[in-house]
Amino acid sequence: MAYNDKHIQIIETAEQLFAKKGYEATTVRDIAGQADVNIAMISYYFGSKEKLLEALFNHRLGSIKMGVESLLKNDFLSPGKKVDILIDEHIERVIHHKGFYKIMLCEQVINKNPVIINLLIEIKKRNAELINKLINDGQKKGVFKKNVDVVLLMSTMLGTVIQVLINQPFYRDFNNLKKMPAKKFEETMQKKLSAHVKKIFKAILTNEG
Amino acid sequence: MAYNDKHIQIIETAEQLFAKKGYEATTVRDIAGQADVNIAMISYYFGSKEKLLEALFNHRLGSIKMGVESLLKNDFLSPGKKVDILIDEHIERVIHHKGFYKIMLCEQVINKNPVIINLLIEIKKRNAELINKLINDGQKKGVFKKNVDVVLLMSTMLGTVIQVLINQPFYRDFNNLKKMPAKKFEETMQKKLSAHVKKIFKAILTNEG
Amino acid sequence: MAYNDKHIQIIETAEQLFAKKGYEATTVRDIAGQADVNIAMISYYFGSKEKLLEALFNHRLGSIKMGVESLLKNDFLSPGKKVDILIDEHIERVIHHKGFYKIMLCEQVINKNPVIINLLIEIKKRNAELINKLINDGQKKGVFKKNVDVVLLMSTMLGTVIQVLINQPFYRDFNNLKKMPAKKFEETMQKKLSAHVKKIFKAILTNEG
Amino acid sequence: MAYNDKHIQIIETAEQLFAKKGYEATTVRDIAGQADVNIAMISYYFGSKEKLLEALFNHRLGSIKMGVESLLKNDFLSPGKKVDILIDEHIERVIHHKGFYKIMLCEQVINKNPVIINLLIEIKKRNAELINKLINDGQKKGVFKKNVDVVLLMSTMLGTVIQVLINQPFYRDFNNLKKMPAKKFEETMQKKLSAHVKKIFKAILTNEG
DNA sequence: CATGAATGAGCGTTCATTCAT
DNA sequence: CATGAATGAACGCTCATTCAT
Repeated sequence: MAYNDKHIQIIETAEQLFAKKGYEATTVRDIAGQADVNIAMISYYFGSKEKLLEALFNHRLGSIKMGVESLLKNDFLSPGKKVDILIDEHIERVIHHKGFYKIMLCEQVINKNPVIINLLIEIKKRNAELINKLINDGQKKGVFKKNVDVVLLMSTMLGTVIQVLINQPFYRDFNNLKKMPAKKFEETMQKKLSAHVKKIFKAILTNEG
Repeated sequence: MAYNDKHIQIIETAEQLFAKKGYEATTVRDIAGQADVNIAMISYYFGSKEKLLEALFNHRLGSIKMGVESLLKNDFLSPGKKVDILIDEHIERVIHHKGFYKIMLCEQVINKNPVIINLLIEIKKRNAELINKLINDGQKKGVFKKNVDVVLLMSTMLGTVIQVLINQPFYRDFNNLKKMPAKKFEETMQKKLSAHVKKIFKAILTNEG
Repeated sequence: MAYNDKHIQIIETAEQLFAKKGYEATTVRDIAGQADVNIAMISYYFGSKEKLLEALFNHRLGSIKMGVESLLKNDFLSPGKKVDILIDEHIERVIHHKGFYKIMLCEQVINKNPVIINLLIEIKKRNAELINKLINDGQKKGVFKKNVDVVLLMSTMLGTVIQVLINQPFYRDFNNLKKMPAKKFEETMQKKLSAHVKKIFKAILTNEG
Repeated sequence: MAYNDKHIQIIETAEQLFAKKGYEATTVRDIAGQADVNIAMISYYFGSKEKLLEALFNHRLGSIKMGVESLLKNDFLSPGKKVDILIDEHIERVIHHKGFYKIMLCEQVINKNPVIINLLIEIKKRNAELINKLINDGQKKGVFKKNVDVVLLMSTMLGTVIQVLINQPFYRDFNNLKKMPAKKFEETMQKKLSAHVKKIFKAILTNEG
């Protein structure tokens, strides 16, 4: 299904509101009001509020998954480098699509809509398989250790990144960085997070310190 | 505030339902029905549905935080051992209070109720300070490295554990463990997770492989 | 199920409006407004608008069917007399419950709600059986002819009476009775209708002129 | 107003749906969908949903009334024969236009649209006058009795026939005719009904048994 | 003459909460 | 301290209709 400009406008307004107030607490009137469209448009375009949520998932997951496959096929990068890129791209995506990742987190927890559940399972499976290949490649080349639990490793990456996102205000407060400009803080945060996750992956995957 | 048996009954029924369907999608009729009390009781006992959520947080956070302080004061355990215990206790808690941790995760994301936000910030601060002390202690004893980012480390622990909890069905599917009995699977999972997080902490905190 | 005063109030207001505007064109707001109750009461008391319609049928059909059985058992009346009473009682009922008979007519035509369909089928069957017995009794006593089609006979009674009800304004107009007071007209009408239907039944059932 | 093929197509689709679900419960989307025309066409062609209903009445009533006048003028048929033909033609029409007669019945009951009300009153008046003439003719010729109430007589014919139509499934059930093929049943039904109504008219109009 | 896109109004229903008892 | 009855507000959604093209 292709979405036109107005579809996108509604989807992205919904994304903002779902992320801020949660799916259930967001009313179609909220969305219509903020997107500056008629209330009836949501049902007219998407069929229902729930289908709008599904459309949001289709929209974002569709644009998110691109690019992962190409990394794997690249023959000039070492497995270790590829893992680093994988991590950085993930962090980039989460920061760029904060709102969507928050919604996705909650929807995974609440687990209600079967369409979305299946979408997420599929994505997870695909990601796990790709990372598995990448690790297998590294193992064959002798740079990665044997016996790596891919799902645990993924959980650490996903979990750490989203947790940092959620805890950002707290992080700032705890480390006395309230005065740092928002932009600067975000950049610092991103660098630190990137280094942190890479370090963990190195520890799990290689024999280096 | 002290809760009597009926309070607790309502709170814990609410916990189950909030975890399964989300706070907003759970109705006071659901809760009253399942807890086998009159609908009016929820407003009567707690003031409102939202106050019930706050009561749930008070109830669980109160019982959860106990025991962390005592660990820190213990003079017979090495900092490394203390970290291991900290990790295992956290995993234990999350597994034992799955439902509540799911609710807490979503509430952190949605960020609406100021009472709960403050409660959570306070908990995080306390936890971060305790772990900070623990790490400082290890640093003074020369067993932990300098320059450890406590919040990042905490985020990894919290994030990994909750992510594994959420991904449990997927983990089972991906690793072809569908036939393993639920109990056996949970135990295996817990051991692997524990070892995984400990390994990460060792890598971040010490110079060992 | 027992209905209290407020139930009855709502049911009878609904009856008026359904008869005047039709079921679909009547809104719960109409009913609530005219019955002077809160809108939510309709769902609260009856579950839904449709269940309210079912409640109306239960209410009226329950009160209507009484008395027919007793007529049959009466040993002092001749079959011919019983038929006359049956006719008069039916006319009386239709006039007294004009609104309900109109609703019933339309619901039979539209045929949607299975609960109501079954209710009506049951009533028809019971009525047809009772009249059948009455006719059989007359046949045994030699006062009624053989080979009477009960359903056709019933259809003539029901059809004629309801048609007259519907055509009342036209009847008045056609017979230049516009000036006659409403009450007088109704009485005249009823008498003529009664004589008319009785004459038809006599013609079908007996050998008299 | 003249209707083209598409007009007719829409009108007759609407007729089917109005008969099945009722006017209010039928949506213009239903009609447009089933008639395979654009939704906007209904308003565009007819002005509104209500005007479409009016168009349906114009369409059917126009085609139905033809032929009644000619019968009256016929000099070769006896008044009795004419009445028989009148009855048969009415039964034929109702069976052939089941759907429309159902709609007409409900619209008479609900009484909302003044255009339709007037249309129906006019038809009734014309029919009553024609039948009146026919009866007067028979009275002059001495074959019909004096003091016949035309409206009551008409009500019996119209009421009986429509009631039989409505009760057809019940009739079949009650007389254990479930196994009879639909076509055969309809024919039998029609013959019986015709004989039944003719008998009634004979009883009312003449002195014969 | 025809239509896809769009809309204001209002639909039946559900919600958390209140209140008299 | 406890509760059945009741309610105002708001929910998601559908309706017949309109209008630019």
